[in-house]
Amino acid sequence: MSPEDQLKILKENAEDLIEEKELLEKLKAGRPLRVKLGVDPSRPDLHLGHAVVLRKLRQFQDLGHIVVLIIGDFTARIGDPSGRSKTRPMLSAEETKRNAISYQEQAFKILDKGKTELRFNSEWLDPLKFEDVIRLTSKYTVARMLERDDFEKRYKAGEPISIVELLYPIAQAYDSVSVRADVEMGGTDQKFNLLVGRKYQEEFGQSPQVVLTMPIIEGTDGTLKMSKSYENYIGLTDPPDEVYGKIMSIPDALMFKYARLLTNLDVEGAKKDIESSKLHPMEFKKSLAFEIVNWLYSQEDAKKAQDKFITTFSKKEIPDDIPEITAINGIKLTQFLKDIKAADSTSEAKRLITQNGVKINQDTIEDVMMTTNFKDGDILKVGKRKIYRIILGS
RNA sequence: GGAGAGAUGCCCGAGUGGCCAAUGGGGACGGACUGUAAAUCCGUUGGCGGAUCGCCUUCGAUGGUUCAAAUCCAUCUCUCUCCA
Repeated sequence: MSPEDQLKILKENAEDLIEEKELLEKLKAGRPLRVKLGVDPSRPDLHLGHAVVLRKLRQFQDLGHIVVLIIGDFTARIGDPSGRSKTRPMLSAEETKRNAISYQEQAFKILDKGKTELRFNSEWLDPLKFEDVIRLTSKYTVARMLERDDFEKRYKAGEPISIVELLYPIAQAYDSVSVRADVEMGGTDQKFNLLVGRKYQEEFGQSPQVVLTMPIIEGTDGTLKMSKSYENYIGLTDPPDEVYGKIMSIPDALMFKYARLLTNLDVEGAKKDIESSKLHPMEFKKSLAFEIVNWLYSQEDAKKAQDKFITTFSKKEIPDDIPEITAINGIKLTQFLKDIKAADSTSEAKRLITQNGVKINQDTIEDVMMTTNFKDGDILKVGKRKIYRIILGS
């Protein structure tokens, strides 16, 4: 494909492309580009937010380029000492390794394994001597570091910034130097770090990497960015039903963004049809949910998830495919709900009952003190989403 | 090195001796309604107990004062600001 056509595909949906001209130049050289993505193995659970970037990387691969996936094992080992931040716990070598493997497995749901070069940054960061580190830091100033958005904000707000944090962008930049990255990708929140990489590559006599960032998507709550720590994420390994349901629970306003960044659906067409009432917003969201499950799993799984969703929530019926659970009669229902993890505590079970959230075969339970008295095959419903079929045990 | 501010429930943030299991917001959960686990509205949100009552644990940590402490005192840990 011609460099111009490639460029067109690659810049689609991108937030920043610095510099477009440079990317075109690199494409024109005709060799496979080395496209870098650095990942933090302390958080091995990938979600749709990561998928946005991974999809773009996949496009690079499909155009014949190489993805260099860097596992930040060195960085993870150091951790983040800035007290409150739980985002970067210190990890042992084994944990890091385990996480790295899990990370790869998830990433290869999207990436082409054959065109991925996997590296660990301890490879080049471990051998550095303190002298080398100081040399590296001497090429950057505090003022320039503080240009980074979140540093600036935290500094002004009087929140702590650990010196280690100032070093991370430099470490990441040195990664770029070490793997001779042509392009580095990330979310827009990574823009600053990626730019530091350019500066360092120049210092080391390399041509600066092209920085390509993708939009950050908001999580299921609709406002905060998708992140594990906000519990608003849709994980790549979430089961199909869950993925489908979570997509259905995103605010309508967000569904076009998801569709644009995560599927090949015709977003503009759908928008028009919804405005002219030819297409129901819910129908579009359903096809979005379907597409995403289809992509992460299979068409069959997507179909199943969709059917289950419709019976459970649209028709409010009991789907066929529900988990079975063994029950014993004669114990307190609250205790039972806790045992089967339908509630975290007895108090919560009690609350659910009080709030009319527990049903057995369509009958709402009102007695908090009730003792279990199931019949084989009874349907137990707890809240909106938890449905079980009772199997009587002895 | 000096001066000052602060640490509260999942998160943010009130509370400066009893009425505090602790206002409010966010999140989460439940219900109603619906077009969906959208939106909106209402409610719940430490744990345990045969329970509209009682018990236990919680306000950075450890001791202390008091009939009574998140609130007062001491020591400690951590964070921030200003000055040097």
